[in-house]
Amino acid sequence: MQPFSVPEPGSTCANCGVRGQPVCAPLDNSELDVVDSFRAGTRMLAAGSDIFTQGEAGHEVYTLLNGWVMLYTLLEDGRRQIVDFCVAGAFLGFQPDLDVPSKHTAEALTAVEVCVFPKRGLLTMFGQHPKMAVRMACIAARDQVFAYQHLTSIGRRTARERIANLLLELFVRVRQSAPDTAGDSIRLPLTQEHLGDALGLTSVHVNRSLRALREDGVLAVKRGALSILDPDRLTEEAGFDAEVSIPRSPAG
Amino acid sequence: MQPFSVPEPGSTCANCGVRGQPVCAPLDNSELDVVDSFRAGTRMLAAGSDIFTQGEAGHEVYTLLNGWVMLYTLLEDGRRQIVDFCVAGAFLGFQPDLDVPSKHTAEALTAVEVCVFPKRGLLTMFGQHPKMAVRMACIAARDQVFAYQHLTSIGRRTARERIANLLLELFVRVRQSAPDTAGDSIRLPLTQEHLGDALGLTSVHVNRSLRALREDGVLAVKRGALSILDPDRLTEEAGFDAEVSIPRSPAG
DNA sequence: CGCGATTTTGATCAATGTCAAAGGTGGTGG
DNA sequence: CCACCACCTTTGACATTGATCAAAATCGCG
Repeated sequence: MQPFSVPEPGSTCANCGVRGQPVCAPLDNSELDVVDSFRAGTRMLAAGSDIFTQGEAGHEVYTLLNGWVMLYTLLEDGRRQIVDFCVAGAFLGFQPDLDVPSKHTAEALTAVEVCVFPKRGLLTMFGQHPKMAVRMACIAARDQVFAYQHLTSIGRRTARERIANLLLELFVRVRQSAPDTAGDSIRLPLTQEHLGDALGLTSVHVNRSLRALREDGVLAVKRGALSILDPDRLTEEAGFDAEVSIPRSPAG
Repeated sequence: MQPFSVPEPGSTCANCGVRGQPVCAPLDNSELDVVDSFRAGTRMLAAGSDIFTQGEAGHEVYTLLNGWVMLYTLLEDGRRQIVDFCVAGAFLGFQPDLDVPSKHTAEALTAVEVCVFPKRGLLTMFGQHPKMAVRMACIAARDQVFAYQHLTSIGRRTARERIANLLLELFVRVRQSAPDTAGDSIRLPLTQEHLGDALGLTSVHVNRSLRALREDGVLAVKRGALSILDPDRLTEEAGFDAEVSIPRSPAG
Protein backbone atom coordinates (compact mmCIF):
# COMPACT_ATOMS: atom_id res chain seq x y z
CA MET A 1 0.00 0.00 0.00
CA GLN A 2 1.51 3.31 -1.08
CA PRO A 3 0.74 6.58 0.65
CA PHE A 4 -1.78 8.63 -1.23
CA SER A 5 -4.12 11.50 -0.50
CA VAL A 6 -7.68 11.70 -1.65
CA PRO A 7 -10.15 14.56 -1.49
CA GLU A 8 -12.66 11.91 -0.42
CA PRO A 9 -15.73 13.47 -2.03
CA GLY A 10 -18.09 11.85 0.42
CA SER A 11 -16.23 12.78 3.57
CA THR A 12 -16.37 16.22 5.12
CA CYS A 13 -15.34 17.61 8.47
CA ALA A 14 -18.97 17.68 9.49
CA ASN A 15 -19.24 13.92 9.48
CA CYS A 16 -15.71 13.27 10.70
CA GLY A 17 -15.34 10.15 12.81
CA VAL A 18 -13.41 11.95 15.49
CA ARG A 19 -15.39 15.18 15.28
CA GLY A 20 -15.23 15.92 19.00
CA GLN A 21 -11.52 15.50 19.55
CA PRO A 22 -9.06 17.23 17.22
CA VAL A 23 -7.95 20.84 16.87
CA CYS A 24 -10.99 21.59 14.81
CA ALA A 25 -13.44 20.37 17.45
CA PRO A 26 -14.36 23.80 18.86
CA LEU A 27 -15.45 25.15 15.49
CA ASP A 28 -19.15 25.09 14.68
CA ASN A 29 -20.40 23.59 11.47
CA SER A 30 -20.42 26.85 9.53
CA GLU A 31 -16.80 27.56 10.38
CA LEU A 32 -15.83 24.05 9.46
CA ASP A 33 -15.82 24.93 5.76
CA VAL A 34 -12.54 26.74 6.22
CA VAL A 35 -10.95 23.65 7.64
CA ASP A 36 -12.52 21.54 4.96
CA SER A 37 -10.95 23.64 2.23
CA PHE A 38 -7.65 23.88 4.04
CA ARG A 39 -7.03 20.20 4.63
CA ALA A 40 -5.40 18.09 1.98
CA GLY A 41 -7.77 15.15 2.36
CA THR A 42 -7.17 11.85 4.06
CA ARG A 43 -4.44 9.31 3.57
CA MET A 44 -4.14 5.63 4.36
CA LEU A 45 -0.90 4.06 5.46
CA ALA A 46 0.10 0.46 5.91
CA ALA A 47 1.28 -0.91 9.23
CA GLY A 48 4.99 -0.30 9.56
CA SER A 49 5.16 2.81 7.44
CA ASP A 50 6.35 6.16 8.72
CA ILE A 51 4.03 9.14 8.85
CA PHE A 52 6.99 11.40 9.46
CA THR A 53 10.59 10.62 10.24
CA GLN A 54 13.15 11.75 12.76
CA GLY A 55 15.66 14.12 11.21
CA GLU A 56 13.38 15.20 8.40
CA ALA A 57 11.41 18.44 8.29
CA GLY A 58 7.85 17.46 7.46
CA HIS A 59 5.49 19.81 5.69
CA GLU A 60 2.27 18.42 7.06
CA VAL A 61 0.44 17.82 10.28
CA TYR A 62 -2.08 15.06 10.85
CA THR A 63 -5.15 14.10 12.76
CA LEU A 64 -5.24 10.38 13.36
CA LEU A 65 -8.61 9.05 12.26
CA ASN A 66 -8.14 5.41 13.14
CA GLY A 67 -5.50 2.82 13.88
CA TRP A 68 -2.48 2.99 16.18
CA VAL A 69 0.67 5.06 15.84
CA MET A 70 3.81 5.17 17.93
CA LEU A 71 6.11 8.14 18.35
CA TYR A 72 9.73 7.30 19.03
CA THR A 73 13.25 8.67 19.18
CA LEU A 74 16.30 6.73 18.08
CA LEU A 75 19.66 7.36 19.73
CA GLU A 76 22.81 7.22 17.61
CA ASP A 77 23.64 3.69 18.74
CA GLY A 78 20.22 2.30 18.02
CA ARG A 79 18.63 2.47 21.45
CA ARG A 80 14.99 3.36 20.96
CA GLN A 81 12.63 5.25 23.23
CA ILE A 82 8.95 5.21 22.40
CA VAL A 83 7.60 8.44 23.80
CA ASP A 84 3.92 7.96 23.04
CA PHE A 85 1.31 5.70 21.55
CA CYS A 86 -1.50 7.42 19.69
CA VAL A 87 -5.04 6.38 18.85
CA ALA A 88 -7.93 8.02 16.99
CA GLY A 89 -8.20 11.73 17.66
CA ALA A 90 -4.51 12.40 18.23
CA PHE A 91 -2.89 15.38 16.54
CA LEU A 92 0.53 14.59 15.12
CA GLY A 93 3.49 16.53 13.81
CA PHE A 94 2.84 20.00 15.14
CA GLN A 95 5.96 22.03 15.72
CA PRO A 96 6.30 25.76 15.54
CA ASP A 97 9.07 25.92 13.00
CA LEU A 98 8.51 24.75 9.47
CA ASP A 99 12.08 23.82 8.65
CA VAL A 100 13.37 22.26 11.82
CA PRO A 101 13.86 18.51 11.50
CA SER A 102 11.59 16.44 13.67
CA LYS A 103 13.07 14.87 16.79
CA HIS A 104 10.80 11.84 16.44
CA THR A 105 9.47 9.31 14.04
CA ALA A 106 5.76 8.56 13.86
CA GLU A 107 5.25 5.00 12.70
CA ALA A 108 1.97 3.27 12.00
CA LEU A 109 1.54 0.18 14.18
CA THR A 110 -1.55 -0.90 12.30
CA ALA A 111 -3.07 0.21 9.04
CA VAL A 112 -3.92 3.81 9.68
CA GLU A 113 -5.97 6.63 8.27
CA VAL A 114 -4.95 10.24 8.82
CA CYS A 115 -6.42 13.61 7.94
CA VAL A 116 -3.65 15.68 6.34
CA PHE A 117 -3.03 19.42 6.69
CA PRO A 118 -0.23 21.33 5.01
CA LYS A 119 1.91 22.97 7.69
CA ARG A 120 2.34 26.07 5.63
CA GLY A 121 -0.53 28.32 6.47
CA LEU A 122 -1.47 26.42 9.60
CA LEU A 123 -0.45 29.21 11.91
CA THR A 124 -2.22 31.69 9.67
CA MET A 125 -5.38 29.64 9.96
CA PHE A 126 -4.89 29.54 13.73
CA GLY A 127 -4.51 33.31 13.71
CA GLN A 128 -7.79 33.66 11.82
CA HIS A 129 -9.58 31.15 13.99
CA PRO A 130 -8.24 31.74 17.48
CA LYS A 131 -10.48 28.97 18.81
CA MET A 132 -8.29 26.52 16.97
CA ALA A 133 -5.10 28.05 18.31
CA VAL A 134 -6.47 27.86 21.83
CA ARG A 135 -7.49 24.29 21.19
CA MET A 136 -4.02 23.54 19.86
CA ALA A 137 -2.49 25.01 23.00
CA CYS A 138 -4.81 22.91 25.16
CA ILE A 139 -3.95 19.73 23.27
CA ALA A 140 -0.24 20.40 23.55
CA ALA A 141 -0.61 21.18 27.25
CA ARG A 142 -2.55 17.97 27.82
CA ASP A 143 0.02 15.92 25.94
CA GLN A 144 2.73 17.53 27.99
CA VAL A 145 1.00 16.35 31.15
CA PHE A 146 0.86 12.85 29.68
CA ALA A 147 4.56 13.05 28.93
CA TYR A 148 5.24 14.12 32.52
CA GLN A 149 3.23 11.20 33.84
CA HIS A 150 5.06 8.81 31.60
CA LEU A 151 8.30 10.37 32.81
CA THR A 152 7.30 9.86 36.42
CA SER A 153 6.46 6.26 35.70
CA ILE A 154 9.81 5.51 34.12
CA GLY A 155 11.79 7.49 36.64
CA ARG A 156 10.20 6.30 39.84
CA ARG A 157 8.18 3.14 39.40
CA THR A 158 9.24 -0.50 39.33
CA ALA A 159 8.97 -2.54 36.16
CA ARG A 160 5.69 -4.11 37.28
CA GLU A 161 4.19 -0.76 38.20
CA ARG A 162 5.24 0.80 34.93
CA ILE A 163 3.65 -1.97 32.93
CA ALA A 164 0.44 -1.84 34.93
CA ASN A 165 0.34 1.91 34.56
CA LEU A 166 0.92 1.97 30.81
CA LEU A 167 -1.54 -0.78 30.02
CA LEU A 168 -4.25 0.81 32.11
CA GLU A 169 -3.55 4.14 30.48
CA LEU A 170 -3.83 2.62 27.01
CA PHE A 171 -7.03 0.87 28.01
CA VAL A 172 -8.76 4.07 29.06
CA ARG A 173 -7.37 5.94 26.10
CA VAL A 174 -8.80 3.45 23.66
CA ARG A 175 -12.09 3.53 25.52
CA GLN A 176 -12.22 7.29 25.28
CA SER A 177 -11.36 7.36 21.61
CA ALA A 178 -14.11 4.82 20.91
CA PRO A 179 -16.77 5.41 23.56
CA ASP A 180 -19.12 2.88 21.99
CA THR A 181 -16.98 -0.10 22.94
CA ALA A 182 -17.35 -2.07 26.14
CA GLY A 183 -16.06 -5.16 27.92
CA ASP A 184 -12.88 -5.78 29.78
CA SER A 185 -10.57 -6.16 26.83
CA ILE A 186 -9.21 -4.14 23.95
CA ARG A 187 -7.08 -4.83 20.94
CA LEU A 188 -3.44 -4.08 21.65
CA PRO A 189 -1.23 -4.19 18.56
CA LEU A 190 2.03 -4.00 20.52
CA THR A 191 4.83 -6.48 20.97
CA GLN A 192 6.60 -6.89 24.28
CA GLU A 193 9.50 -5.09 22.71
CA HIS A 194 7.28 -2.07 22.09
CA LEU A 195 6.26 -2.08 25.73
CA GLY A 196 9.88 -2.35 26.79
CA ASP A 197 10.99 0.47 24.54
CA ALA A 198 8.23 2.67 25.90
CA LEU A 199 8.99 1.85 29.53
CA GLY A 200 12.76 1.78 29.59
CA LEU A 201 12.89 -2.01 30.01
CA THR A 202 14.05 -4.96 27.96
CA SER A 203 11.48 -7.16 26.28
CA VAL A 204 12.72 -10.09 28.34
CA HIS A 205 11.96 -8.31 31.55
CA VAL A 206 8.60 -7.16 30.22
CA ASN A 207 7.82 -10.78 29.50
CA ARG A 208 8.60 -11.88 33.03
CA SER A 209 6.66 -9.05 34.63
CA LEU A 210 3.71 -9.71 32.35
CA ARG A 211 3.70 -13.35 33.40
CA ALA A 212 3.69 -12.31 37.05
CA LEU A 213 0.75 -9.97 36.46
CA ARG A 214 -1.11 -12.74 34.68
CA GLU A 215 -0.39 -15.31 37.39
CA ASP A 216 -1.57 -12.82 39.97
CA GLY A 217 -4.84 -12.40 38.08
CA VAL A 218 -4.39 -8.71 37.41
CA LEU A 219 -4.33 -8.59 33.62
CA ALA A 220 -3.47 -10.68 30.60
CA VAL A 221 -1.94 -9.80 27.26
CA LYS A 222 -2.38 -12.40 24.60
CA ARG A 223 -2.54 -12.47 20.85
CA GLY A 224 -2.73 -8.76 20.40
CA ALA A 225 -5.38 -8.25 23.07
CA LEU A 226 -5.26 -6.80 26.56
CA SER A 227 -7.73 -8.09 29.17
CA ILE A 228 -8.25 -6.42 32.49
CA LEU A 229 -8.86 -9.20 35.00
CA ASP A 230 -8.96 -7.25 38.25
CA PRO A 231 -9.62 -3.54 37.66
CA ASP A 232 -9.29 -2.48 41.29
CA ARG A 233 -6.04 -4.28 41.80
CA LEU A 234 -4.73 -2.93 38.52
CA THR A 235 -5.67 0.65 39.38
CA GLU A 236 -3.88 0.26 42.67
CA GLU A 237 -0.74 -1.31 41.25
CA ALA A 238 -0.63 1.26 38.48
CA GLY A 239 -0.69 4.09 41.01
CA PHE A 240 -3.31 5.47 38.74
CA ASP A 241 -3.99 9.01 38.69
CA ALA A 242 -7.35 9.85 37.18
CA GLU A 243 -7.72 11.17 33.69
CA VAL A 244 -6.41 14.22 32.00
CA SER A 245 -8.92 15.48 29.53
CA ILE A 246 -9.77 18.61 27.65
CA PRO A 247 -13.09 20.10 28.67
CA ARG A 248 -15.73 20.66 26.04
CA SER A 249 -15.80 24.41 26.58
CA PRO A 250 -12.45 25.40 27.95
CA ALA A 251 -11.96 27.59 30.98
CA GLY A 252 -12.50 31.31 30.93
CA MET B 1 8.84 36.27 53.02
CA GLN B 2 5.12 36.03 52.33
CA PRO B 3 3.70 35.93 48.83
CA PHE B 4 2.30 39.24 47.73
CA SER B 5 1.42 40.89 44.46
CA VAL B 6 2.23 44.42 43.56
CA PRO B 7 1.10 46.51 40.63
CA GLU B 8 4.72 47.66 40.47
CA PRO B 9 4.06 51.18 39.23
CA GLY B 10 7.46 51.47 37.61
CA SER B 11 7.39 48.14 35.77
CA THR B 12 5.46 47.57 32.57
CA CYS B 13 5.45 44.87 29.95
CA ALA B 14 7.41 47.14 27.65
CA ASN B 15 10.48 47.03 29.85
CA CYS B 16 10.00 43.44 30.96
CA GLY B 17 13.25 41.60 31.64
CA VAL B 18 12.21 38.59 29.62
CA ARG B 19 10.43 40.56 26.92
CA GLY B 20 11.44 38.27 24.07
CA GLN B 21 10.43 34.95 25.57
CA PRO B 22 6.96 34.58 27.12
CA VAL B 23 3.52 34.22 25.62
CA CYS B 24 3.31 37.96 25.19
CA ALA B 25 6.50 38.18 23.14
CA PRO B 26 4.83 38.37 19.71
CA LEU B 27 2.72 41.40 20.63
CA ASP B 28 3.99 44.81 19.61
CA ASN B 29 4.28 47.61 22.13
CA SER B 30 0.87 49.09 21.41
CA GLU B 31 -0.88 45.78 21.98
CA LEU B 32 1.05 45.22 25.15
CA ASP B 33 -1.29 47.54 27.07
CA VAL B 34 -3.92 44.82 27.06
CA VAL B 35 -1.54 42.41 28.71
CA ASP B 36 -0.40 45.09 31.10
CA SER B 37 -3.94 45.68 32.28
CA PHE B 38 -4.73 41.99 32.39
CA ARG B 39 -1.85 40.83 34.50
CA ALA B 40 -2.09 40.96 38.26
CA GLY B 41 1.40 42.37 38.78
CA THR B 42 4.50 40.60 39.89
CA ARG B 43 5.14 38.52 43.00
CA MET B 44 8.26 37.55 44.86
CA LEU B 45 8.61 34.18 46.54
CA ALA B 46 11.23 32.84 48.88
CA ALA B 47 13.28 29.78 48.08
CA GLY B 48 11.38 26.68 49.14
CA SER B 49 7.90 28.11 48.70
CA ASP B 50 5.32 26.65 46.34
CA ILE B 51 4.03 28.63 43.40
CA PHE B 52 1.26 26.09 42.94
CA THR B 53 0.69 22.73 44.51
CA GLN B 54 -0.14 19.23 43.30
CA GLY B 55 -3.77 18.41 43.99
CA GLU B 56 -4.93 22.02 44.13
CA ALA B 57 -6.67 23.88 41.34
CA GLY B 58 -4.77 27.11 40.89
CA HIS B 59 -6.41 30.25 39.55
CA GLU B 60 -3.34 31.83 38.08
CA VAL B 61 -0.64 31.29 35.52
CA TYR B 62 2.86 32.70 35.72
CA THR B 63 5.78 33.90 33.71
CA LEU B 64 9.01 33.30 35.56
CA LEU B 65 10.98 36.54 35.62
CA ASN B 66 14.05 35.34 37.46
CA GLY B 67 15.28 32.58 39.74
CA TRP B 68 14.91 28.81 39.48
CA VAL B 69 11.78 26.69 39.82
CA MET B 70 11.31 22.94 39.79
CA LEU B 71 8.18 21.11 38.73
CA TYR B 72 7.60 17.77 40.41
CA THR B 73 5.10 15.01 41.06
CA LEU B 74 4.85 13.13 44.31
CA LEU B 75 3.67 9.52 44.35
CA GLU B 76 1.51 8.31 47.23
CA ASP B 77 4.45 6.69 49.00
CA GLY B 78 6.67 9.74 48.80
CA ARG B 79 8.73 8.90 45.73
CA ARG B 80 9.35 12.15 43.91
CA GLN B 81 9.88 12.77 40.22
CA ILE B 82 11.09 16.18 39.15
CA VAL B 83 9.74 16.64 35.64
CA ASP B 84 11.34 19.96 34.80
CA PHE B 85 13.56 22.78 35.98
CA CYS B 86 12.55 26.26 34.90
CA VAL B 87 14.51 29.48 34.51
CA ALA B 88 13.62 33.03 33.45
CA GLY B 89 11.13 33.13 30.60
CA ALA B 90 9.28 29.92 31.46
CA PHE B 91 5.48 29.91 31.44
CA LEU B 92 4.03 28.00 34.38
CA GLY B 93 0.67 26.62 35.36
CA PHE B 94 -1.18 26.60 32.06
CA GLN B 95 -3.82 23.92 31.84
CA PRO B 96 -7.00 24.02 29.84
CA ASP B 97 -9.44 23.41 32.63
CA LEU B 98 -9.89 25.94 35.38
CA ASP B 99 -11.03 23.56 38.08
CA VAL B 100 -8.92 20.49 37.56
CA PRO B 101 -6.34 20.00 40.29
CA SER B 102 -2.77 20.31 39.14
CA LYS B 103 -0.75 17.12 38.75
CA HIS B 104 2.43 18.87 39.80
CA THR B 105 3.90 21.18 42.33
CA ALA B 106 5.99 24.16 41.25
CA GLU B 107 8.48 24.98 43.96
CA ALA B 108 10.93 27.86 44.02
CA LEU B 109 14.52 26.63 44.28
CA THR B 110 15.85 30.13 44.80
CA ALA B 111 14.16 33.41 45.59
CA VAL B 112 11.97 33.98 42.59
CA GLU B 113 9.97 36.66 40.88
CA VAL B 114 6.96 35.81 38.76
CA CYS B 115 4.55 37.77 36.63
CA VAL B 116 1.02 36.74 37.61
CA PHE B 117 -2.02 36.33 35.37
CA PRO B 118 -5.48 35.30 36.53
CA LYS B 119 -6.46 32.13 34.71
CA ARG B 120 -10.00 33.31 34.35
CA GLY B 121 -10.16 35.29 31.16
CA LEU B 122 -6.86 33.98 29.86
CA LEU B 123 -8.47 32.02 27.06
CA THR B 124 -10.66 35.00 26.24
CA MET B 125 -7.57 37.15 25.95
CA PHE B 126 -6.03 34.52 23.71
CA GLY B 127 -9.16 34.60 21.59
CA GLN B 128 -8.86 38.34 21.19
CA HIS B 129 -5.15 38.22 20.51
CA PRO B 130 -4.63 35.16 18.38
CA LYS B 131 -0.92 35.84 18.23
CA MET B 132 -0.76 34.97 21.89
CA ALA B 133 -2.75 31.81 21.43
CA VAL B 134 -0.44 30.73 18.64
CA ARG B 135 2.52 31.57 20.82
CA MET B 136 1.01 29.57 23.66
CA ALA B 137 0.59 26.59 21.36
CA CYS B 138 4.21 26.91 20.24
CA ILE B 139 5.49 27.09 23.80
CA ALA B 140 3.45 24.08 24.82
CA ALA B 141 4.70 22.16 21.79
CA ARG B 142 8.31 23.05 22.56
CA ASP B 143 7.95 22.02 26.18
CA GLN B 144 6.43 18.77 25.05
CA VAL B 145 9.53 18.08 22.98
CA PHE B 146 11.68 18.80 26.02
CA ALA B 147 9.61 16.38 28.05
CA TYR B 148 10.07 13.73 25.36
CA GLN B 149 13.83 14.26 25.38
CA HIS B 150 13.94 13.98 29.14
CA LEU B 151 11.87 10.82 28.84
CA THR B 152 14.31 9.39 26.34
CA SER B 153 17.18 10.18 28.63
CA ILE B 154 15.66 8.44 31.62
CA GLY B 155 14.38 5.50 29.64
CA ARG B 156 17.41 4.71 27.56
CA ARG B 157 20.57 6.31 28.86
CA THR B 158 22.98 5.22 31.58
CA ALA B 159 23.32 7.20 34.79
CA ARG B 160 26.42 8.98 33.55
CA GLU B 161 24.83 9.88 30.24
CA ARG B 162 21.69 11.16 31.92
CA ILE B 163 23.66 13.41 34.20
CA ALA B 164 25.81 14.74 31.37
CA ASN B 165 22.70 15.34 29.30
CA LEU B 166 20.76 17.15 31.99
CA LEU B 167 23.62 19.36 33.08
CA LEU B 168 24.43 20.37 29.52
CA GLU B 169 20.78 21.06 28.89
CA LEU B 170 20.57 23.27 31.97
CA PHE B 171 23.74 25.04 30.94
CA VAL B 172 22.42 26.02 27.54
CA ARG B 173 19.04 26.88 28.97
CA VAL B 174 20.53 29.31 31.45
CA ARG B 175 22.68 30.77 28.72
CA GLN B 176 19.66 31.31 26.53
CA SER B 177 17.62 32.89 29.28
CA ALA B 178 20.46 35.30 30.03
CA PRO B 179 22.29 35.83 26.75
CA ASP B 180 24.55 38.47 28.28
CA THR B 181 26.44 35.95 30.42
CA ALA B 182 29.59 34.14 29.33
CA GLY B 183 32.28 31.79 30.63
CA ASP B 184 32.25 28.07 31.20
CA SER B 185 30.26 27.99 34.40
CA ILE B 186 26.81 28.85 35.68
CA ARG B 187 25.15 28.93 39.03
CA LEU B 188 23.33 25.69 39.74
CA PRO B 189 21.12 25.81 42.82
CA LEU B 190 20.46 22.06 42.88
CA THR B 191 21.44 19.37 45.34
CA GLN B 192 22.50 15.94 44.20
CA GLU B 193 19.15 14.74 45.43
CA HIS B 194 17.43 17.10 43.03
CA LEU B 195 19.47 15.70 40.18
CA GLY B 196 18.65 12.18 41.26
CA ASP B 197 14.93 12.90 41.52
CA ALA B 198 14.96 14.42 38.06
CA LEU B 199 16.89 11.55 36.52
CA GLY B 200 15.39 8.53 38.21
CA LEU B 201 18.52 7.88 40.29
CA THR B 202 19.47 7.98 43.95
CA SER B 203 21.55 10.85 45.23
CA VAL B 204 24.26 8.38 46.19
CA HIS B 205 24.56 7.17 42.65
CA VAL B 206 24.50 10.72 41.32
CA ASN B 207 27.38 11.49 43.63
CA ARG B 208 29.48 8.64 42.32
CA SER B 209 28.77 9.43 38.69
CA LEU B 210 29.52 13.10 39.28
CA ARG B 211 32.86 12.18 40.77
CA ALA B 212 33.68 10.05 37.75
CA LEU B 213 32.78 12.92 35.40
CA ARG B 214 34.98 15.27 37.42
CA GLU B 215 37.91 12.85 37.50
CA ASP B 216 37.57 12.40 33.76
CA GLY B 217 37.78 16.16 33.31
CA VAL B 218 34.36 16.50 31.72
CA LEU B 219 32.55 18.77 34.17
CA ALA B 220 32.51 19.75 37.81
CA VAL B 221 29.69 20.64 40.17
CA LYS B 222 30.79 22.43 43.29
CA ARG B 223 29.29 24.87 45.71
CA GLY B 224 26.19 25.53 43.72
CA ALA B 225 28.06 26.03 40.47
CA LEU B 226 28.42 23.93 37.35
CA SER B 227 31.62 24.20 35.29
CA ILE B 228 32.00 22.72 31.86
CA LEU B 229 35.57 21.46 31.60
CA ASP B 230 35.49 19.72 28.24
CA PRO B 231 32.58 20.90 26.10
CA ASP B 232 33.21 18.52 23.21
CA ARG B 233 33.51 15.50 25.41
CA LEU B 234 30.42 16.55 27.34
CA THR B 235 28.37 17.06 24.21
CA GLU B 236 29.37 13.61 23.07
CA GLU B 237 28.67 11.88 26.35
CA ALA B 238 25.37 13.68 26.67
CA GLY B 239 24.27 12.42 23.27
CA PHE B 240 23.29 15.97 22.76
CA ASP B 241 20.77 16.83 20.32
CA ALA B 242 20.89 20.46 19.27
CA GLU B 243 18.49 22.99 20.56
CA VAL B 244 14.77 23.25 20.43
CA SER B 245 13.73 26.84 20.18
CA ILE B 246 10.83 28.91 19.08
CA PRO B 247 11.59 30.99 16.01
CA ARG B 248 11.07 34.72 16.19
CA SER B 249 8.48 34.72 13.45
CA PRO B 250 6.88 31.30 13.44
CA ALA B 251 6.28 29.25 10.35
CA GLY B 252 3.55 29.99 7.88
C1' DC C 1 31.79 26.74 67.84
C1' DG C 2 27.93 23.92 66.78
C1' DC C 3 24.11 22.26 64.20
C1' DG C 4 21.42 20.65 60.17
C1' DA C 5 21.88 19.73 55.53
C1' DT C 6 24.66 17.90 52.04
C1' DT C 7 28.36 15.28 50.16
C1' DT C 8 31.34 11.46 50.15
C1' DT C 9 32.68 6.76 50.77
C1' DG C 10 32.27 1.71 51.80
C1' DA C 11 29.91 -2.78 51.93
C1' DT C 12 26.34 -5.37 50.36
C1' DC C 13 21.93 -6.36 47.91
C1' DA C 14 18.25 -6.47 44.47
C1' DA C 15 16.26 -5.27 40.18
C1' DT C 16 16.96 -5.50 35.73
C1' DG C 17 19.99 -6.43 31.68
C1' DT C 18 22.52 -9.76 28.63
C1' DC C 19 23.14 -13.84 26.17
C1' DA C 20 21.40 -17.86 24.38
C1' DA C 21 18.26 -21.26 23.00
C1' DA C 22 13.87 -23.47 22.65
C1' DG C 23 8.88 -23.11 21.67
C1' DG C 24 4.79 -20.72 19.29
C1' DT C 25 2.20 -18.36 15.80
C1' DG C 26 0.73 -16.63 11.66
C1' DG C 27 1.55 -15.93 6.88
C1' DT C 28 3.05 -17.44 2.24
C1' DG C 29 3.79 -20.17 -1.50
C1' DG C 30 3.98 -24.54 -3.50
C1' DC D 1 -2.97 -28.91 3.02
C1' DC D 2 1.65 -28.82 4.17
C1' DA D 3 6.27 -26.89 4.83
C1' DC D 4 8.83 -23.22 5.76
C1' DC D 5 10.06 -18.81 7.46
C1' DA D 6 10.12 -14.61 9.97
C1' DC D 7 8.91 -12.84 14.04
C1' DC D 8 7.49 -13.11 18.63
C1' DT D 9 7.30 -15.20 23.23
C1' DT D 10 9.11 -17.83 26.87
C1' DT D 11 12.62 -19.67 29.83
C1' DG D 12 17.26 -20.37 31.98
C1' DA D 13 21.91 -18.98 33.65
C1' DC D 14 24.59 -15.36 34.69
C1' DA D 15 26.35 -10.34 34.69
C1' DT D 16 25.84 -5.58 35.90
C1' DT D 17 23.93 -1.32 37.03
C1' DG D 18 22.22 1.14 40.32
C1' DA D 19 19.78 0.79 45.11
C1' DT D 20 20.13 0.38 50.07
C1' DC D 21 22.05 0.97 54.48
C1' DA D 22 25.22 3.15 57.26
C1' DA D 23 28.69 6.18 58.78
C1' DA D 24 32.17 9.73 58.29
C1' DA D 25 33.57 14.15 56.36
C1' DT D 26 32.38 18.74 54.86
C1' DC D 27 29.81 22.90 54.24
C1' DG D 28 26.83 26.87 55.19
C1' DC D 29 25.47 29.55 58.55
C1' DG D 30 24.06 31.57 62.87
